[in-house]
Amino acid sequence: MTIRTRFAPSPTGYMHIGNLRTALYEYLIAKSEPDGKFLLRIEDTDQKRYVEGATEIIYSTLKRVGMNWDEGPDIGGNYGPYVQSERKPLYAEYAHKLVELGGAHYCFCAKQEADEEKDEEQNMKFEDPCKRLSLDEAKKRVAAGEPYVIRQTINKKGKSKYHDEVYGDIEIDYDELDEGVLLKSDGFPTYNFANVVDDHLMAITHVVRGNEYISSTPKYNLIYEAFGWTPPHYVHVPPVMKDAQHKLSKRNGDASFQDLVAKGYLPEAIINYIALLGWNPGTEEEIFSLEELKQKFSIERLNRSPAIFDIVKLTWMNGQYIRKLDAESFFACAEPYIRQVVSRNDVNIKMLAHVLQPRIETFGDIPTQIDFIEQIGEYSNDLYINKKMKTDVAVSRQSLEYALNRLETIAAWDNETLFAELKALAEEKGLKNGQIMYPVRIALSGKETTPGGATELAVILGKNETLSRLKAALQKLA
RNA sequence: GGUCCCAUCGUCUAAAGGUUAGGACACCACCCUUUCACGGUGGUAAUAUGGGUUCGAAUCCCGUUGGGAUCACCA
Repeated sequence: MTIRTRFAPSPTGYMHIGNLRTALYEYLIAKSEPDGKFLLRIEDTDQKRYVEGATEIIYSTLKRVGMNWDEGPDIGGNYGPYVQSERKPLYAEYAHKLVELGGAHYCFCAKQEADEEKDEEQNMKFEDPCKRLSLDEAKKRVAAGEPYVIRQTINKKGKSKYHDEVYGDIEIDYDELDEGVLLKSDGFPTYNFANVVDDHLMAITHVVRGNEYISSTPKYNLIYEAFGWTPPHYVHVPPVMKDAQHKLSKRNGDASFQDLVAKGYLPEAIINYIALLGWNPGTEEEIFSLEELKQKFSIERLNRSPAIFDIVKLTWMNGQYIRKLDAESFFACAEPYIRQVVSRNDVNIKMLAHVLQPRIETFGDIPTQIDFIEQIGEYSNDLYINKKMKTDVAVSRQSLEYALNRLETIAAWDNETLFAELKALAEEKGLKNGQIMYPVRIALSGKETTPGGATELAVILGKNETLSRLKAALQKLA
């Protein structure tokens, strides 16, 4: 039997990290097998929560990280349609059938408010009076046009039992299960029902979802049982947390996939990082491409405890990915960020990108690192005093003069030449390298720390700008 | 509250009865070095707790504590 998994988000907004990780695991489980199929199904049965454009975000996110689906709303497949609102008649049909099979009943009760108030003290279970109605009588009322819902009927006693691929054997008393609504009065199914019907009809073999469904899974099994269907393998996964107490959630303003991308994180790094939040390969490697994850992933190595999302480690990992980029790719990614603060075109931005690559962990780090390029800011002459470099104001003034004279004579404006020349200059004058390099770097940047050294900055700024900044510095020191 | 689930460095995790409890991030130190980074080397740091079982427990069992989930015409 070939594996078929599904990612079934509801289009309620942005793609958050926990969701994306679930999709990843679903994708990897399917793709760990050559013929495995990963499908996309949109669960839009709650019209109140529908958000315009949310589906597009789902598509673009999945595409961006390379998790291509084999069947889905946009590309079709043999088990469509893949949008639940388009399957509406199907659910009603199956719901009525389930009533006939004794797995559900018509219910005419007024909507139960989601208030906390009810039965808090007595903790009594809701006992549906409509359950006692005879089927004939109920059908008459339905035929008469009375509003109704179809509610699950649970008469079993004792303990329900099922196996979860991650949590092992789960036992829950049937008395704990409540008879939830399966088909709403608007004719739409609830998740509890649509989910079962669709997973069966779409021949899903592995259901992967958050562990908050662990305790309601027996209810779904009852439905499978009533229809005579075989339940899928269950893979419940622990949540991704913001801290020890709270799940990561868009509501709290926690970073979504697109937020991270906007901040300059690479999709590959995000995927790599979240794969490791609840799973490990059993080796000490931790940098994996999606392709490698497909090879190494196994359900057995999934964790049972929640994992806290650590942006610091993701940031480190993103730095690893940035460093591995070839020069052209890095430049393509970095350029927009460089252009946020550098508009002049006499700046060698290729060289700028070159010095930036080992120095940033996210592309968002770029603007603050290069704020002196466009225009040098105000700075104090105290910057020229550096004990380790053995420079002070007097030494610096002298060195800058030497450097200016030497640089004016140089035509080949590349780092190797410039570095060799200034190094030779230091030797000639009986100075340490740093006594030349340090003041030059300060004169060019006005900053204590810069991406790149003196000669690299000179290359980035170009000969004209370099000479003019040196002259300005000399004047400032006079 | 009932029920279910979870518990190893601050964080992500390894160790499926016998390890000096390993790795990674972060942090600290040193090395490299035209500053800062990158890179390299080393260091600090954990089995929540009490009982069992066993020659031997992070690992198995029970209790405690702590945390989470769930009890909607949301998914």
